[in-house]
Amino acid sequence: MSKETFYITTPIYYPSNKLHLGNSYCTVAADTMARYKRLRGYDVYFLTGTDEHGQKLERRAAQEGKKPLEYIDDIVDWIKNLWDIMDITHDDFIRTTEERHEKVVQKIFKQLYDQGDIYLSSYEGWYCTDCESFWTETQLVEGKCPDCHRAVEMTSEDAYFFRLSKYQDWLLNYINGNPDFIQPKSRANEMIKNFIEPGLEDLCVSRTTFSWGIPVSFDEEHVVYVWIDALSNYITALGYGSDDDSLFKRYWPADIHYVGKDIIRFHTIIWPIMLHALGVELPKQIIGHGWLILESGKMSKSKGNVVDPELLVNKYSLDAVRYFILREMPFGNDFIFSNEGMLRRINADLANDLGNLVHRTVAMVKKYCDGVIPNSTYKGEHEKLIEEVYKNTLNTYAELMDKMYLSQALENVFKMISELNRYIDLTAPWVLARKEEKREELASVMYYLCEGIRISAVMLSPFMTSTPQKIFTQLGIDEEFAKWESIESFGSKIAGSKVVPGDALFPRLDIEAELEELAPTKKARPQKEEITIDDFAKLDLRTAVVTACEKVEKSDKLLKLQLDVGGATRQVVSGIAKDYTPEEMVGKKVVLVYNLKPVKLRGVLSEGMVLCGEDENGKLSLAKLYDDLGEGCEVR
RNA sequence: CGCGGGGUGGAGCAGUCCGGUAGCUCGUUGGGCUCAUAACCCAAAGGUCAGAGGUUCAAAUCCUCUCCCCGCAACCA
Repeated sequence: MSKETFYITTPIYYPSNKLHLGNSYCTVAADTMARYKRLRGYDVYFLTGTDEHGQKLERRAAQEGKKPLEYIDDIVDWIKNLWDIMDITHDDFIRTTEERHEKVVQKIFKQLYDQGDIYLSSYEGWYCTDCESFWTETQLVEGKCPDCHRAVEMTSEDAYFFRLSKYQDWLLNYINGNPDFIQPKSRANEMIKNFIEPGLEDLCVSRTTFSWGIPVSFDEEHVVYVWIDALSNYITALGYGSDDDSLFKRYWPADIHYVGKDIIRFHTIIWPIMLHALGVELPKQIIGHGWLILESGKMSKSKGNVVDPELLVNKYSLDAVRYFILREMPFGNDFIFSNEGMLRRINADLANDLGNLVHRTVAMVKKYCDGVIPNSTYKGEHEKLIEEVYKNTLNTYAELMDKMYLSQALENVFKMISELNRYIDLTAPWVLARKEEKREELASVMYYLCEGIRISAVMLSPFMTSTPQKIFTQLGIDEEFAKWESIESFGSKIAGSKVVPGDALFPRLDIEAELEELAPTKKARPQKEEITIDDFAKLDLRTAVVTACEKVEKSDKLLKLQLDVGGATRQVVSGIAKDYTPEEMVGKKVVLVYNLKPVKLRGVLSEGMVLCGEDENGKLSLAKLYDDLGEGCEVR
């Protein structure tokens, strides 16, 4: 009897940096879904991995004086370790540098070429020989190179193109005919409106300018460029196009590709077209999630505001961290992370509601029933209510989980936990315990509590990896009662189990104290490469005064400054509009890099650079001399 | 007019597609209880739903305009 299969994937991460909590969210969410489907009896396959090609990695490795793979191996090890820490239950981890992947990508590329979906053409553009770079028509400034302001020529570089345009109507039809294909729905509209309806351009799928990639098998000058390489991982990992494609036959098409909203475009346009061209079935659903961002903006290495998942796990436990991010991330939208929000959530939901409920229940069973979960022989209105709550929760939970509305599913489970707390107050077991004639009622209350807790724990088991087990241990019940079948109806045979009081599941946190500990410590920035006095002497720094200033049109950050440099004048464009208004700039004394090569910024000539300090939040402050020396003085 | 997301009690959000008493969590205040992790339960205060017009018997919800915030893109010399 073959079980129904469920195949879910995360994006393959680009190992140019270590991952942060935002990346972890995506993988944890997919893991939760995989665990849920396993709980429901599906034959699950869960894939994650890394995307290891491209110029950026080639360069980054070179910077560190390493071979690309050497550099990448270290980071990949780190990532795998992180997934271990997060208890990720992936079935496979694919790396695009593995032979099983590369060989098949070459094969796919060749097939698409042979059938005419990929063709050799040239990448046309305006080429600046000095800068060795291509520019599009719109990037040019007055018809000249925006970088060095020299003449450009129309040149072309050979490249292979994927005929997206050919499939555009088909894709539009498909998306319209399969409303659940792209989730959330607003994304589908966005894709159609922004990309498909205006017309798809053929996609450049090879490069000759760098070599860290999969060579095009029939034209070794070229390497396969990003999308055909990366997207294919979802099928190469299953052995598509290899000698053993049993996994592919078993699990494809994927049930869910879980991806960030930034790459939903590639997964809903390029990927379906690729598969269609190859004659392969399409994945059932692409779900785009939002970002986990900070008050100070999007998480990024350069801002130094990344949240380290490992640190949080060590401090507050894995289950707390998993719970928090899964509970807070709304479906398809961004979520603003804050330490305080996290600590409050952990305290309120996990320590106070769930942890304390388990604790007080076990304590009462111990105290009133000799530590043995009693049988229930009494059913009053409160017990009926609990059964009602159970029924609603279970149904809603399953419904929400099937749609991968994880946050809402959790919310629901905690509503039930809250009801159980309320149930204790309504029935007041400590009062019942004083009256012999209330023995039966008391027994039922204990039973209903334990059963309710057990059911909650099972529903939480996809989200949390150790807490449900701890709960079962405290209730003294075994694996049998952790199965989905065991919660399909209320009233399992847990009576007779001996409870085992244990430690608090989630100790209450002192928010003030924790916040202090988490407060960002200023880390010394690494020193740049050492320079000599001769290197420094190349700089020609001079004092200047701003004589006129205006905003550069259509730009958020740029101001155009006219400077008096003592006998000379200069026009400088500076990215300080966020911190300085044109009015207040006039008359300001500044320090100018006088011998910087002129460039055009947003079409405006800039002949130098004004020195500024910048703090970790990006706030700028102009450099000035303590005492006024007048204009045109040397600064060193 | 580059693309997109958003502005709802102190904070974070739901509700907007399919108009009809403004809801949830946290926080605050008061009360209850003692089985429990100063936890749990009950109650209260607190919002002209960014603003202005319009449609309607009725608008947070539909239409028009304006303002503000945040991403991306542009781009920080």
